[in-house]
Amino acid sequence: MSDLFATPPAAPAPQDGEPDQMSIRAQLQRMRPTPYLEGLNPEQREAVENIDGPLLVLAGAGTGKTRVLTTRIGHILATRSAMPWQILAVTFTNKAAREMKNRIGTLIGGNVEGMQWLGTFHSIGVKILRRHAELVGLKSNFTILDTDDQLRLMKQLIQAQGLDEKRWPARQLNTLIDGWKNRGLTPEQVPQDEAYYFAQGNGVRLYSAYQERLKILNACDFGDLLLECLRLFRENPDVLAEYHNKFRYLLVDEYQDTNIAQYLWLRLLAQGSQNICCVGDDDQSIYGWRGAEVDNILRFEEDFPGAKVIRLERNYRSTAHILAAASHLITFNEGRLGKTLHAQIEDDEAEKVTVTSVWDSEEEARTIGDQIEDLQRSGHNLNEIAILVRASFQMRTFEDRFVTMGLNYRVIGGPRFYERAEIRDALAYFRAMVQPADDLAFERIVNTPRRGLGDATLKLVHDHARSRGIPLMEAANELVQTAELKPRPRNALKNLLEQFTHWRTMLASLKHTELAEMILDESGYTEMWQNDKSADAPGRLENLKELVRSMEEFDSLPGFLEHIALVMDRDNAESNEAVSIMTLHSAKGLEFDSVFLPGWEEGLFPHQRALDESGTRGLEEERRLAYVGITRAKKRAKIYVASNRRIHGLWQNSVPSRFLDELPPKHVDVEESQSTYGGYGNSGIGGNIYGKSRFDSSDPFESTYDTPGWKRAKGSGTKKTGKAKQTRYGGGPASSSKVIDGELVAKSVSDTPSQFSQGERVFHQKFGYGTVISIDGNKLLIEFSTGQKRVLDNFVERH
DNA sequence: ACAGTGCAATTTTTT
DNA sequence: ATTGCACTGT
Repeated sequence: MSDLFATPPAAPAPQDGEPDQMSIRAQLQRMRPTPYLEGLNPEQREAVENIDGPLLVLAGAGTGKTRVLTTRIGHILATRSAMPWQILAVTFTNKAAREMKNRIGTLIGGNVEGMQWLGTFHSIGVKILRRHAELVGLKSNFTILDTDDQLRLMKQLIQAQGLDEKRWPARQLNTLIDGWKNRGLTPEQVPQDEAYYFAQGNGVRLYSAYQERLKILNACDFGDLLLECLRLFRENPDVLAEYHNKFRYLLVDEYQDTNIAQYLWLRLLAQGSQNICCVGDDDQSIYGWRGAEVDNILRFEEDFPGAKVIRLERNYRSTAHILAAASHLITFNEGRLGKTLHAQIEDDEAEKVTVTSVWDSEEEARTIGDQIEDLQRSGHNLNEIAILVRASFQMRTFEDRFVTMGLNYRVIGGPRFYERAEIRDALAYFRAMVQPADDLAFERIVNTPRRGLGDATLKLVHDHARSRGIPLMEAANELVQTAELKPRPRNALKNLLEQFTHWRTMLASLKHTELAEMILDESGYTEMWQNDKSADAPGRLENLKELVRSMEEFDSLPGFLEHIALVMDRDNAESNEAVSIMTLHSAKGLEFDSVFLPGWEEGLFPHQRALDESGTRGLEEERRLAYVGITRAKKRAKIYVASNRRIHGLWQNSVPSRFLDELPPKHVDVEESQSTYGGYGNSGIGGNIYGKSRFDSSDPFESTYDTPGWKRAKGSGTKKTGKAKQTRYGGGPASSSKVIDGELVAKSVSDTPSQFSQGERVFHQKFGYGTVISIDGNKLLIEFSTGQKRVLDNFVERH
């Protein structure tokens, strides 16, 4: 390994095609010996300088993870251990990639264009795949499908198999196949027993059928971008060797989020230099539900023999109270490598973490709104304030309240620009024009706007295409020459095809943005929305304009299409001051002075579904989510519990989250809600029928552990009792009297897929009593008096 | 071909 | 309560 230093890759004489080599060398020359290492703490410095061999950097929240990563790259460059294009640096999101690029730019003073292999897993996957497409049965101009396209394709396949789409939804098949792909499994590799998961043993059959269709369409889905790379490397050792040779250093961000396919991909590539550095935090792994394997990070030392592990535990972000709360909470997780954050910020005035009990979600929004106004009055910037929710339906209450208050807010996340229907329609037009063989694009827009080309006509085109083995557009072209179609649809179709031909002739002569506008206008698509009277039509037209505007940055239509296939996000640099509202998931990686954490109730947080579907594993992931939430706060973390919440239109009274009991009382203040109105006299919903609530006792943290349901839920209650403050939980009778112990908690922690058994008597809100006939995961087939129904198990209860 | 009706589900999200 | 969907009837 050390001979890398003995014989540095000898910056050769400048060659054509190696971008900006001279300028980078010149920049490096100008650098002082190691100014970039100053200001790093010893662990960070070790992580930066230790560039040979496998290294895992366990970087807790706020410990300077990105700084280490970028400085390390800077160091590799400065020591001439590798040239920019010999470094492979992967991230998960485009945002992270962009940020890293910027920071490296600042570090080395400018040009980072030489770093061609800094990007997301997927973008690097595409890059590799396009070079060797023919080796895996694709052409190098293959299209990349998104979820929408995938679903439509799968729906077709399910129909083709004569299966009932209601019973076997495409969505579910997609999840299944996606799961297999995440685990790096091709259809042949899917384990026997799993092959039967979908529609009585059709799972794998559909998977291979799907893959065959993709090949015919010359298309890949996101999973394939990695999976096909794996196949490429395995079947072509020479190709793999080429990349071994190329990549001297590998760096991976957010390693705890990698799935198995990504792990295999990395491992194959790392076999070359062995210089792989993964940075991550097992305590922040919150994407298990979409295939991330915490195990990857937990097993690092076995996977990469001789690996070093460096822990970054000095936190530069939060106050000691906040860190203590988060650290204590996370110790309740068992599957973790273990790390303790130490506060570097000293602040004797620091506020403790607060827990506030409120009556319902509206009081919650009111209280938080008022507190934000207070902060604002005392000079805090709204951009430094965030509300982090578990589920997006919680956002609405806050939006409603903030609109009434006139408080500026912004919702982060939500539907992405490029996923909106109007944008996808427009893109489908462009795709169908650029790639006449793109059947999915053609299908999408053939009758949008309405042209009178319905199912009947489409079926004829399909059949013709199928029998001739040609793309839909071509088949349509042939069909309109014949008399097989009725005059009306025939003309409509002929018109459309002629328009496409017309547009294609303009491709060379017209500027791509003008052509785009022309297509949208001439096709009648713009008109369709102009005539639409619904409230969001103007917004959609605005989006279409925005789309054309964003095309300006690219020099051709195909170039633009390639870009957006991978980069589904858009920079919205909103400059005005506003409170951010987002989910806990989308808050990862961000930080705010003040963080509000509403909805800490059993069933919502931890979410019932996480518990039901993944048991203890699910609970631990929820706990990590709580950890992520708290550690976003620099100065203030404020938690809220509502006694009542409306779920699916029904009012339910709720049990405070078990996570509250896992916070260290020493660092927490329990507060009364500021706005106490709203509680009194409202006993109709869940009056104090159970007598004294456990929150009437003196110490909430202690008392909750005495609840039988609590003990059952947790398995063991091993927390010490003697405690400090005599703080009251819910203060007024309004909030304290509504809590009913038990059931929800007790039943939440089950490791079994379904807690029901065959032949059992159950009750359903709507269908009444019934008997369980069969069980498929969490889906039950039940015989009711009105007939058999398929129901999710959380919709019925034992009887 | 399309509009209106009834039924079922409803965590988290990137590429 | 709301919403998105599949099916039915014109």
